[in-house]
Amino acid sequence: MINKKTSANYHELMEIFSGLSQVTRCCRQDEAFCEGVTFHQFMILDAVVKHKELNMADLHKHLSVEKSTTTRLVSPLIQKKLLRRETAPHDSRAVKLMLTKKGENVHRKVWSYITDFFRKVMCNIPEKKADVVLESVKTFIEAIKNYARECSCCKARV
Amino acid sequence: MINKKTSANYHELMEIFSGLSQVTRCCRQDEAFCEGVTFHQFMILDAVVKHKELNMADLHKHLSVEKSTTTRLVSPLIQKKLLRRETAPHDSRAVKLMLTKKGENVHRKVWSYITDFFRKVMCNIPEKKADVVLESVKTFIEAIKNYARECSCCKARV
DNA sequence: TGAATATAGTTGTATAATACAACTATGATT
DNA sequence: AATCATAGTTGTATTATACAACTATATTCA
Repeated sequence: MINKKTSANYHELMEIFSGLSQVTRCCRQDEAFCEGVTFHQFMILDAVVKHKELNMADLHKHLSVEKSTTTRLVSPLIQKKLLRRETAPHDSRAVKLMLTKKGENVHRKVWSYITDFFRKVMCNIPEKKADVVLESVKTFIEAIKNYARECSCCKARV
Repeated sequence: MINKKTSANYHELMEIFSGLSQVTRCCRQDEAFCEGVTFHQFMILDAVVKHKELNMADLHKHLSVEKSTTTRLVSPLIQKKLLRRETAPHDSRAVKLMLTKKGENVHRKVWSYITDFFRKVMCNIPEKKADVVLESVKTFIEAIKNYARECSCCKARV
């Protein structure tokens, strides 16, 4: 049933989605964050750090992109020698991704750059509200992901 | 000062930013939402609806993109005859954008499609929490925009 | 066991979004 | 009037991206 309140919410949601579109452009894929690494590329490095034995299939789930895109997102990181590839132990079709020494260093530096970015963002949120805000944003993201899974509009990529 | 809590927050924030990157891909620019219009294109139609006399400069602020990109995002909408251009009344360099009749119809249809999408997303959030969640997400977006303005990393585009 | 099927990943190809620089045309300032 | 600023477009290049077709390995089942 549509009442005034829901209808206002829809306009609010439109603003929110526009806002998200604006701010995610801010951590744009192609804008190098630090050490020549973009936010999206850092996501890959970080996923490898956090999951040790990561193969491409895990990664394209994590990034919500097509498998071919995963290959192409990984390849510049291989070329820069931040990541290296090995055949996965129990499946010789699969590829295991690992950080090189250089990759570890870069990951560390970019992470400290990013935490600084996070810190500065959080400065703009009253400390008392911070917890609630982060929880809420997570809830919101989950709600969208749930919907995406149901409707399969994103081909189960999320 | 870095304590355990802040550090945990940083990992939480990393998850959040990854999540945002995933879900915004879900309303991908190039995935037609409805009536052959993408979410991003709808944002343009909607901005024109909401602001009546919109020129390109307003629009590239609204979309947080470079002015040349604005031109190119608008042009398919002109071609599809959803928007039309007129010279702005008090400045003949500027262009005033307006919806055509067809544009109004398409806007209406896509809006109803989008509100349906919003409704389904909100189904995944407990009704009691909904207000807090939306407020919080807005706070979060504003925090990022504030930071972006300060640091000018986004060239004042946000 | 061997054929059929499924899965992991890569490459070919095409498209969309995007930025930056250079440009045109108009407006504002001094 | 000359200079500077602003609105918008176009040239050019890059990146992200998907889909389809492919190779190579695994799994299943008859």
